[in-house]
Amino acid sequence: MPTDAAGPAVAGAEAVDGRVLSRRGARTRARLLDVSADVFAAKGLHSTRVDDIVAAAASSHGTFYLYFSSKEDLFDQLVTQVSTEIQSLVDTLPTITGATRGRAALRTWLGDLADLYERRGPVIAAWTEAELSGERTGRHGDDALGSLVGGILEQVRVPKRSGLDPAVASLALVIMVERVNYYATTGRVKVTRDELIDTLMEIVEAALFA
Amino acid sequence: MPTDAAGPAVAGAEAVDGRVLSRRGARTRARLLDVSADVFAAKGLHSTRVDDIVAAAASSHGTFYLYFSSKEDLFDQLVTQVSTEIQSLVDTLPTITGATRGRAALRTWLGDLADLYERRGPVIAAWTEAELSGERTGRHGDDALGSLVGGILEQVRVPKRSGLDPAVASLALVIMVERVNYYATTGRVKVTRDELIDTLMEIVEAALFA
Amino acid sequence: MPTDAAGPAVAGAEAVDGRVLSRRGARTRARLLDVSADVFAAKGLHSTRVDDIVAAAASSHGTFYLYFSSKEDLFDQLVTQVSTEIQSLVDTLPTITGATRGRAALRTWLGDLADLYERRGPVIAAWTEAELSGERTGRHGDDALGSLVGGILEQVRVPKRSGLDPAVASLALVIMVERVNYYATTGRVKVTRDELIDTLMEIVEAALFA
Amino acid sequence: MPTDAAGPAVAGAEAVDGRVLSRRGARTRARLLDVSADVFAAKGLHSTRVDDIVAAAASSHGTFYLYFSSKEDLFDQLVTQVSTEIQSLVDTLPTITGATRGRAALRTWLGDLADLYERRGPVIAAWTEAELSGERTGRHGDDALGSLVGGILEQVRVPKRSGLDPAVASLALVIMVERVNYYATTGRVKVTRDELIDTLMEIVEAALFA
DNA sequence: TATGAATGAGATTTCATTCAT
DNA sequence: AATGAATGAAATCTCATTCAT
Repeated sequence: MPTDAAGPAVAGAEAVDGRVLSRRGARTRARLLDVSADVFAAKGLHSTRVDDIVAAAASSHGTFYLYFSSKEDLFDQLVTQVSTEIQSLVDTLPTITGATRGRAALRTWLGDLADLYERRGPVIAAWTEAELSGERTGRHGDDALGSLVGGILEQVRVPKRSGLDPAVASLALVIMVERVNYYATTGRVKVTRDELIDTLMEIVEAALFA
Repeated sequence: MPTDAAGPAVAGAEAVDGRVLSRRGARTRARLLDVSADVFAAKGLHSTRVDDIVAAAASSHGTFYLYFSSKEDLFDQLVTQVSTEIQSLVDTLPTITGATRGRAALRTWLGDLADLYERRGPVIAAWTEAELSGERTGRHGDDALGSLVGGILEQVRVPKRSGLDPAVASLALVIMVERVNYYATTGRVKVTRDELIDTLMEIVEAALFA
Repeated sequence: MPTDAAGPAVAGAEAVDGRVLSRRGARTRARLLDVSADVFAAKGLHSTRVDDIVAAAASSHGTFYLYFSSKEDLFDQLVTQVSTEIQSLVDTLPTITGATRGRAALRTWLGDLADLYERRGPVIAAWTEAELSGERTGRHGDDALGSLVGGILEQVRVPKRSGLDPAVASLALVIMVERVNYYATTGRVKVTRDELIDTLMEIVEAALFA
Repeated sequence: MPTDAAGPAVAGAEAVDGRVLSRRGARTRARLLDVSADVFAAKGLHSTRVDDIVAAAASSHGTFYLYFSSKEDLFDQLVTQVSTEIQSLVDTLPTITGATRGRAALRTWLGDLADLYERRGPVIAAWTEAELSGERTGRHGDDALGSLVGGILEQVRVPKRSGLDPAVASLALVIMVERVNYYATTGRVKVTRDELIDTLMEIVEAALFA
């Protein structure tokens, strides 16, 4: 007569051994994921110890390894979440062909991107750090930028202009948008959301359709 | 009282204890600094062990700590070199006021920047990694970008235009130039030097003087 | 939120991070402290390696640093124990004013001191070694002797006598008692406990009340 | 035609390889010995690095090992000097048999001992530290105390008295004299030379001939 | 004779991961 | 499901001694 104190199973959340998690387990796992983003933000990816994460989550080492096979595994799962969000965003990018066409849509889209960075900036920062360290995050062939650039290149038709390589220009603009958002997130650029978006819009438009 | 059997002193190269180095010592120290840049480039800042550096320099642990008090100390000295070079570059930035004024000078300057990144890209990458890790490199109040942006803001007068915040625009363009060079260096953007510079010129000009 | 699976907490025993220890942890920590006294006795303070201690305690490096932040920290805690015991002993020193007054009490006290040295001689030896090395044990303003002399000076009224400085005489006698016990402990003087105490009594009495 | 810049040989001072030293070599060797005593006094035996010694002597590592086969070798030679002086002193100890017999001679002798400690206290301290560390100084079967006690036991006839073991009493008094001088040397006892000697005389006499 | 750069064995310390409870 | 004590491989750093000049 086993007692089932742990409650009913919860879909979509697995333990390391593949077991489906009870409500309590799923909550613990989610807590570890959530606080780890904050800890990474505060201390950086490499300076973060498993100890820091479990302390912040009021959990324990043993529990940590119940849900994640390694520190890298947890990080991978964090990145997977963000990667998915980035992909969704890319999928909504409007087709931009000419000067005024799609202008409003682009502006909205830049706003969505800013929102994403506001929510996920720290994870993206940690992700970038991992790339710079030369660490392959288990499942992600792409880096944070690559996810954006890849999709965008297909949507934006930069007009041929003397001296302007469309591929490079696209990349340059994406990098700019990405990094400015990133720096805005980390507080290194003091600017309101609207100023940010307006200025980026101006530059992108000028560059594309000068 | 000591005779100078070990060869003449070399200016500007010190051991950890402040002793001025002989030619041989200065050469060893320089070799450690040089190869460490390569090793950092190959393995990333955090994954690089003192072991890796001394092996690459065909030296030993003991020797390493003769010239650098820690791995971080060596990195600081590496960054100091690059930081100085960046500052020199910023000091040569032409004043840019109008459409065609200074156009040629700006182009030359972008070329110099590209050259700097070609030589020092890996160190800058490691520097960026250190910043992302939240590690303060001992002596550098600024980050890699800050060094550039700080000086540039004073030289470039972005014209007021509706919707374009001059400070943000400057930062955005610098970030773009910096990161595109960085990605070009690390081989993630396939582009010739001239295409790179041309495209950046186009964007910068369009943005500034649309 | 955490359940208490690891056993009940034990008062007065802390890990390096301030966590209160479970019974098992407290036992491990105590074992490390206990065996370290033996190892210090056998090899001397400076020749003792953390390796030696954890091997003797059948533990591991990792565990050691769970309870002590460094070898010096462990030694400090060892000294703290003994320092406390010495202080307790000093507090029980009878007031000695005249020839026969307090004679029995003094004898008992000398016996207690001998007992202390029998138990703690090795730690006191290591402590002395640390003092000679010029190392300040973190928390102890006093040296081993100072702990004794300080308290004793207040209890013993050495009569003024021509040529006999009371302060120096007290110190001299304490040093004698302390060191003779110390040498007896380390086996460099072959003498029974009673012979030791009798002889010390004779000398102290003769000196004080000749 | 070899130049003989080093000057004529000096008797009694050898290099490690047995070569007889020139005047210059002998001077260097003596300088190293002299300053090492000061350095040991300042930093303690174990905290003293070869680096500290050669820096204080304005010499070099290479030179050090020209004259001493190891750090321990230098220390041994230092101790040998002091050991010889102690032995000389013991040899002059007057025979003490009764109350007034030899009183003046004993007083003089205590003064000589005080002088010895004034000069050699730091070396004796380092020697004691070595003993506590369990290190055998190469050539010295005895410790600093043993050198004194051994000779003294033969010269002093402590009268049999109930409760006073002659051997223990001798040792106790020697320890006392030795340690009080030692503490006076290291500045832990503030007392003039004469007060020191007077007080020790009083105690020794009272104890021996009460 | 003197120098000081170079060495490497060995010490301390960290921390991701495992395991007994 | 949760705990936290225990582990040990791997990293950093020290310093007595050797060696080329």
